[in-house]
Amino acid sequence: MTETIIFMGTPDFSVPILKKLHEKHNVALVISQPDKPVGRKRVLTSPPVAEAAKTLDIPLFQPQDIRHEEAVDQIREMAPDLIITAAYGQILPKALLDIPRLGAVNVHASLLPKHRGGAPIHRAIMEGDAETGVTLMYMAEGLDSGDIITSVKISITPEDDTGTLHDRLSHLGAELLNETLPALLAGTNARVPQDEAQVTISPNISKEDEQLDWEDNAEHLFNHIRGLSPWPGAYTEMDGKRLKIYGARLLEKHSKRQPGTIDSVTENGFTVVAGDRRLIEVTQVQLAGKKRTDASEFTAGRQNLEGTILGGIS
RNA sequence: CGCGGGAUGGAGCAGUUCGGUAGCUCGUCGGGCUCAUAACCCGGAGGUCGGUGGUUCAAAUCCACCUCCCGCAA
Repeated sequence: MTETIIFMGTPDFSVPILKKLHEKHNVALVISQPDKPVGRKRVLTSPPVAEAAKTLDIPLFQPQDIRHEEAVDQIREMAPDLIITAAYGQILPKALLDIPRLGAVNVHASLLPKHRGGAPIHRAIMEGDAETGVTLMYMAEGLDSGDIITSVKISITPEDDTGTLHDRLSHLGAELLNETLPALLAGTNARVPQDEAQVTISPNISKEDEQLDWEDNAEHLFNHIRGLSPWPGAYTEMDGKRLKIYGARLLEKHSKRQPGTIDSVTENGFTVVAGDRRLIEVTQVQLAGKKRTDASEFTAGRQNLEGTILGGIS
């Protein structure tokens, strides 16, 4: 293979895809988001893909703004045959999309045209979807709107959370790209426009999205919690402090108490009343300033939890 | 110097305001009850109270500095 390929990606999701691609093909350049100060100490940290590029000894480019003329020129000089992106994090300008002879292809973690946008995995779970997948597509000017090359479907189980789905989809995406690449390079692949009538948008998760509304029904709350686990975490409020909930289960029990009330302490944690009066058992939590723990341990150190009302932060 | 919470037997917490016997829930070990049990009852082991220095007759507690962990913000 002598084709020159440029890979663009940023978070963990993209790393397996890059590695798989690197095994069989000539990845001439990796483009990732710039290093950013992270955490309380504001340590300048490279994104996972940038780290991977260093390990694999692939040239790395981290432009502040990919739309900038200088960045585009730099890429043009390399005369890439193909650009592959996976969760890069910046919108590519048309001038850039037009450079590679074989086009610019994106690996997206949903069954397009469903869940266009930055948080397809989170929102697939939060919305209670029964299935999701990865889609390989050509990039167009609009957000995740290009023609579809191929896709793979998987089902979402009640045990899945964003963490497990993320890993599965990431590796699935790596495989799908690997299998499809020969056809792409030969120009024999399929190319089907998206059905605009089926489009849904899944924007990045906002602070507001993370907060639990106990008036919501139990199933929604359950999906909400696992859709935001292990990152960034759904939260509520207890005694004026933020309480993140990372793990929960749906129970077949009900209570007459007001939504948001802790109904009882159980072996695995505690139960909370949802808007439809159905109970949710919370199994993993983290209180502000504390470490993430199993809810059973959380309850061990506290008395009189029963009857406590969890609230929203308005 | 962005804001804030925290470090106490194996786990999770109280005690710190106002210095004076190391406390609670769970786990663990032993015994009992029971057809039986992760249930219940009785008993035991296990802690240099994050570190260093200071004040004091006396410090988990007051003062100073340090290390580590976490929430928010970015």
